[in-house]
Amino acid sequence: MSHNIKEIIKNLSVDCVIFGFERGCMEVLLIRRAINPQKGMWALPGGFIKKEEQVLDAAQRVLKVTTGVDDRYLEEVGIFDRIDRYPLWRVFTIAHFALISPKHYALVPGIDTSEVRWFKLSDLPELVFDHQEIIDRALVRLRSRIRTRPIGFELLSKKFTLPQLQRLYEEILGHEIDKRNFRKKVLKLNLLKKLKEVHKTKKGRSAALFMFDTVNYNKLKEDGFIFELS
Amino acid sequence: MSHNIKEIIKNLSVDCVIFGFERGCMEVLLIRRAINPQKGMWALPGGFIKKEEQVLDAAQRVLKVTTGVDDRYLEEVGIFDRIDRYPLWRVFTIAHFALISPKHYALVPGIDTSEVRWFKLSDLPELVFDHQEIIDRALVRLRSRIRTRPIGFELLSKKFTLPQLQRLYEEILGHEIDKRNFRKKVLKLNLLKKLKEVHKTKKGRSAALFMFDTVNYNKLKEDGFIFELS
DNA sequence: GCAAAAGTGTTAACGTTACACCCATGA
DNA sequence: TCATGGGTGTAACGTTAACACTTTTGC
Repeated sequence: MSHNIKEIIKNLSVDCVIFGFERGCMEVLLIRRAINPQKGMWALPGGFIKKEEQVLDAAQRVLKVTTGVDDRYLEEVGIFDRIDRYPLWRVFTIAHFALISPKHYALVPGIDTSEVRWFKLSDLPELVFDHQEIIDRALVRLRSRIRTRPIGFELLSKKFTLPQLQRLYEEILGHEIDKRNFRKKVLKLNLLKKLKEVHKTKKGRSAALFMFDTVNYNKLKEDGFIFELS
Repeated sequence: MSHNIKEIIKNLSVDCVIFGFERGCMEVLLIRRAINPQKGMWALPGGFIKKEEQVLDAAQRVLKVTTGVDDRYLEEVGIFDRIDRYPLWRVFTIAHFALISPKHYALVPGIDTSEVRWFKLSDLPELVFDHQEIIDRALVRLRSRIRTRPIGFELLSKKFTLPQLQRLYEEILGHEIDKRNFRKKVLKLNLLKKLKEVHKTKKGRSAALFMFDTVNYNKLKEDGFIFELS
C-alpha cells in the first residue's frame, strides 16, 4: 500500500455528465482527449479515483477542473462495468450527473485535454468507450429526478423568468406543458420570490424575474415533491 | 493482466441486502463471518468481484450462493467508499438489494460463512464495517421503489391474499393504509387474477388467493406506476 | 398599430380520502 | 354464539386538465 495521496486507483474512475441549458436546449459538456487511447475524440470529463479519495470527491474534482466550479448539484448515477469498455485494461467507472448554468463559468481544458465545449444533447458527436450509454442513463435519471426534486432550478441563473423555467421543464420532460397550469403549480410551491426587475426580451412583453426562497427551497430539496403535468 | 477467470479484484466487492417478508415483518438475510477480519460477526452476504465478471453478475452469484436462487429482483443501490470501511485495505463495495420470498429457499452457509439466517429489520445484530449503513440506504431505496414499481409482489409467494399484500405495503411504507382504499387501488391496476382457492387462516374468515396477470405485471414493471396512499 | 411573447381564471373530470357495517370461519 | 379477521360502497374533497383572451413591449 502506498501512502502517496496522489497515487491513482487504476481500475476505478469517475465520469461526469455535466448538463447545461442554453437558449431552450439541453447541453452536455464534453472534452476532447489529448492522450491515447482514443486521442482526439470527444469524451465525458472524467478521471481515475485517487488512493485516498472518496468517489464523490473525485467527481467534484473533475467538475472543478473542467468548469472551474465546485459545490454544484452532483449525483451518482451508477457503475458502468462492461469488461472491455476501456481498451487497455479493466476500468469500472462511476457515472455522475451535474447541473450547472453554462453562462457563468469559463471552461478551461484540463490536463490531457485539448478542448472543452458544450454540445446540444440533440447533436452530440461520436463518443469514446461507452460514454454515449452513460449520457443516456444520466438523462433517464435526470428526467426521473426532476419530477421529485426541485433540481431544475440548478440549470438556470440566479434570477430567471417563469417562461424560461417552463421551457426547461418542457425540454427535459420532452413534452409541452400548459402555461397556466404550469405557473399555478410552480407558484403554489412557495418556492419563488418575485422580484421587481423584469427581463427584457428581444420581442414582446418583458417577463418578471424570480429568485428562490432559499429556506423553502432547501426544505423541498430534502422532502421531495411530486411534479406531474401533462 | 491475468487470464485466470477466477481471480478476484481486490478493491471491488458487492454486498447484497436480501429482503424477505414473514409473518408481517420485513427481514434481512445475514451471514456470520467464518474468517477474519471480524470473524464471528454478522454481515451482509457479499464477495469480491472477479476479474472477468460484471457487477450485477457478481451480485447474482452472491445471491445464488447464499439462498440457492437466481433470477430474483436485484437492483444496484450505490457505491460505498469510506476510505477505512474495510480494515485491511481499501475496498469499494457496490451495494444491491434483492427481494425474495423466505419460505421457498433453503439457506446454505457459503464459503467463509458459518451461519446464515433471517433477522427482523427491527431487531438486527451489530454488523461489521459499514453494513448497517448499507441496509439503511437499501431500505430508503426500497421504500422509494415500491411507490413506482410493482416490486412488492416479489416478496410474497406466488399465491397471496390481499390482506398479506396490504400488510407488506404497510410494513415497508411505515404507516397504516385504509383497507377499502387499498383494495380499490390495487385491483384497478388490472394486475391480479382472483383464484378460486382460499387461504385458510387460523382465525376468522378465509381470504381469497390471488396471482399476477403476468402480461400486465411485466408491462407495469417497465412503465412504472404511482402508488400513493395515506 | 402590429407582431410577439407574457400574463391571467374557470370549469369539468378524475383520483384520493374518510368512514362503518356485514360476512365467513373456527373454536 | 362469539371472537376474529375478510370483505364491501359512497360522498366530500382536492388535484389535474382543458381551454381563450388581454396586456405589455419593441419596432
